[in-house]
Amino acid sequence: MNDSGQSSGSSARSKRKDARRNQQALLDAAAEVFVSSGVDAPVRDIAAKAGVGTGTIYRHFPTRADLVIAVYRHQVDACAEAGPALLAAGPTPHAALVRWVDLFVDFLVTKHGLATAMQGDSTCFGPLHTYFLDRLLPVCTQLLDAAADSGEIRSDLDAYQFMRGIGNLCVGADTDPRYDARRLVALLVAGLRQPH
Amino acid sequence: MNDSGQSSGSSARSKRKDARRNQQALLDAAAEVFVSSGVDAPVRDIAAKAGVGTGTIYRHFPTRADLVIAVYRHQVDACAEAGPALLAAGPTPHAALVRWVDLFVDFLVTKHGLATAMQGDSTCFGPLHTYFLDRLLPVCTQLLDAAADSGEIRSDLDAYQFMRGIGNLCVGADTDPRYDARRLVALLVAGLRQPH
DNA sequence: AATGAAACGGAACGTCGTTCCGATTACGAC
DNA sequence: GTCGTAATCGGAACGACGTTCCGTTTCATT
Repeated sequence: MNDSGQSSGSSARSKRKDARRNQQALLDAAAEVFVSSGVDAPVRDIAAKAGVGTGTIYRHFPTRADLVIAVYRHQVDACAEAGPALLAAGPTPHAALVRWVDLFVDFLVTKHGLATAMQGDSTCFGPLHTYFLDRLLPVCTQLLDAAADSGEIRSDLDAYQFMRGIGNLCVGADTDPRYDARRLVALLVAGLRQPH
Repeated sequence: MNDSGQSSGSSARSKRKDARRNQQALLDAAAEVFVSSGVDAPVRDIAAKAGVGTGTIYRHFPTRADLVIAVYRHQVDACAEAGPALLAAGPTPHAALVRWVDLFVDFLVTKHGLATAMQGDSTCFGPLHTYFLDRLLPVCTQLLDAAADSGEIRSDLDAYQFMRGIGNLCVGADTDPRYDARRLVALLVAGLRQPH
């Protein structure tokens, strides 16, 4: 098993100086553009902001989704690592679950259009979907199992469906002031509580 | 109240015979293509199936979304009309709400990609979103209010957020066998129950 | 300096929704 | 029947998108 998915050597010391410089410029530019124009911003805009040609993007990041992944990798990892920590710290598994979900929802809602991008498993964002799942599913499973074992929630919903549900509920939360994704996710979690 | 939004005179007796014929051919072709290739099917495919040029589509339906609306108008209307009926027939308002939600979810999940199309309020599907809301929001409000008045559910979630939540949960339900939108919607509704 | 490989940039491709416009057709007036 | 005209038609053309291609430039090595 290699360092799974390091898209085109994100950080592996490449031979040439310009290559490394451009890769970093691309990541910085993408981060900026994603904030100002959303994750759906045209590839050309990102290339322009980084001062490179479009071809350069695709040499470093095989597809649009890989660039998105590279930009948000740190935050996804942080979210993944927060799971066990919360479980160890929280008063109950359910409390930890709630807090972790808050973290995840905050992350999705904060990035314009990320939730939207993640579910449309069209040709374009498949890798994104996959990366999120690979990284977060085990954590979510652990939290869900713990809360189920302690009898706080029902145990008949797997983490995959739970996470997809949350992701879906976050769609459009950034563009519509009348829609409060956090609230609906809270409702979904409430529906998960053991009737007892 | 007029027949709000009759996109380009869907059924108003147009002057010319060929125009009427093409409009019907377009509706039939679109219905077929939507079933086989999803709501996202290229406009050109629909035009080809109907045996007309792409220009003809846009004379009858100003935008892609208007065609989608025209195809599903009957079913949306049926869903809207089922609301009061269920409320009158059901044992409790909550039961009526649950059944109506089932109806709505079935409708969304059955049409490939409809849910996905409805929330991406990009330039393209805005009208679709709007039509659904115009037609179904009053009905949903009525059901929600009735169930809240009878003390069965909490009253602090408006119909708009509720419907968006349901719509979002249905996204991708058709393409992913591991994802059961009906279940998650049921969980959401369960979370709505009054703690008492 | 010379050289070969790696990286560059932006033109070009295929797809999409949509617009445009010259050709065609139906229908009322004669 | 025929003719004029306005409505309708079909598909080429446009602009935006993600992605690919390839001639040119730049780097690291000698």
